[in-house]
Parts: sequence; structure tokens; C-alpha cells
Amino acid sequence: MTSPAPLDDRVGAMFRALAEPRRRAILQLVATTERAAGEIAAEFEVSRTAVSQHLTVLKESGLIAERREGTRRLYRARREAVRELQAALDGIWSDALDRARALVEEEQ
Amino acid sequence: MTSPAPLDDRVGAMFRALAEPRRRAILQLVATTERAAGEIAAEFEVSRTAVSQHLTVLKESGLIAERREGTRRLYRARREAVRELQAALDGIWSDALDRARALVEEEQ
DNA sequence: CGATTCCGTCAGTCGGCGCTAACGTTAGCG
DNA sequence: CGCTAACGTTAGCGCCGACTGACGGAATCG
Repeated sequence: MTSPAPLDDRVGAMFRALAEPRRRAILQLVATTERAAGEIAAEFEVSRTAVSQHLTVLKESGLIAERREGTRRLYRARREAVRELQAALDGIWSDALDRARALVEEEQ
Repeated sequence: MTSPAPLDDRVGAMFRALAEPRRRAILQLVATTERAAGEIAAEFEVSRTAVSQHLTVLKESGLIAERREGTRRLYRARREAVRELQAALDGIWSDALDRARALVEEEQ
């Protein structure tokens, strides 16, 4: 309730995005180097359309950011989003502690 | 080569397992407290069969471990697996650096 | 202006996944 | 040994998601 934006949905979107092997490869491609959509598509043996859809999913999850330059669109990975994901992984245990504590108080 | 199973597949299996909201909730339930399958199923409003399948997916991904006690099967989260996942997330950047370096040598 | 480049978007198909219902299995009790 | 409890497993169904092919749009060059 503290966060106005649905944080759990955002985390879920990131996990769903990373569940696809090709999207992980794309994310790795734009991790350090900003790349255009065409360059990314050229790295894989799938249609350019599929890559574009993968980029859309990654962008909507917040894992990558888009920047336009002429007719090209350049993509780069957002490391902050990954850190948010790692925090969520740690939260699995810390939040679980809170819930366990609530259960103890209830059953006593 | 330190791991007998292909690491990228294991990481992918973990991401795929975490992509499902219900599996994340289950993982959180058994994060600190070891629980039986029936107890877990009672927490959600889905059939016990569905929970059992989720537990299978989580177990095969390595995110949880199973222990038998009589007719019951107790599950607990494996925090080491989560740490392996976080390392993979960091690896997106470190491995990308290696690949970028190789590309530079190629194009020169 | 027309042509080209670089992309995203829209149907449509197909395989995979989550769910339910019925059945099979193992452990413990009388 | 029959019975029950506590599970996993299988078959089937509905649906989402990854992919392809065709189309549309914005920026650049001549």
C-alpha cells in the first residue's frame, strides 16, 4: 500500500521478460553498448518482427530504455531495473519474516 | 564446467518459475518456514493439483527442496539458488564486457 | 516530390502452460 | 488386510505468448 504504482506487477513483468532466452540475450547485447533495433535483429536468426516485439516487452517491463535518433531507435539496458529485481529477490525472505511474525501473533 | 547441468538452462528455468505470480507466493511461503504441500495448497484458492504442479516446477528449477516425512512432503526454499540467480543478473554486464572486447578485436 | 531506409503494428498460426477432474501410489492405523 | 490420509500423475481443455508475413508510418536523400 505504500507504493502508488503496482510494484509486484512490475517485478512480475521483468521476470516474465527474462523467462525468454532470446530476451535475455538481447538484454545482454544492449547491456554495455547502445544498439539499434536492426543491429540487434541481425545478431539472431529470427525475423525482425519477433525482435521488435521482444524489445517492446523489455521496454514495457522497464528493463531497457529507448532513444530515437533519425529513423533509428537505440536501445540500452537499465541497470537500475535489474537492481530493483535483485531487491525483490531479497524481499522474498524479509517479507516472509514479517508474515511469519504476524502468524505467530495470531496463533498465540 | 563446474556444474554438471547446463547453467543457462537452470537460470532460464528459475526465471520461468518466478514468472508465475502464484509460484512467487509459494516460494515466499516456504522461504523461512518449512511447509507441507497440503498446508501450501490451503493458502490459495486453487485446486491442490495445481499447487502440486507448481511445486514440481519450482523443485525442478532448483528453487525449492523436498523432504519426505511419512505421507507428507515438506518443502523449503533454497536461498543459494536465488543467489545463483542474482549472480546471473550481474553476469549480464560482465559477460557483455567480454563480448564487447571480442568484437573490438574483430573489427580492428 | 518520389524513393529508400528503418522500424513498429496487425492478423493468423502453433506450441506451451496453467488449470480442473479423475486416477494411482505410498504411509500409517485399526 | 481394508481403510483413510496425503500426495503425485495423467488426460483434456482453454488461453497466452512467440513467431511469420503483410502492411503502414516516420525520417532521410536525391
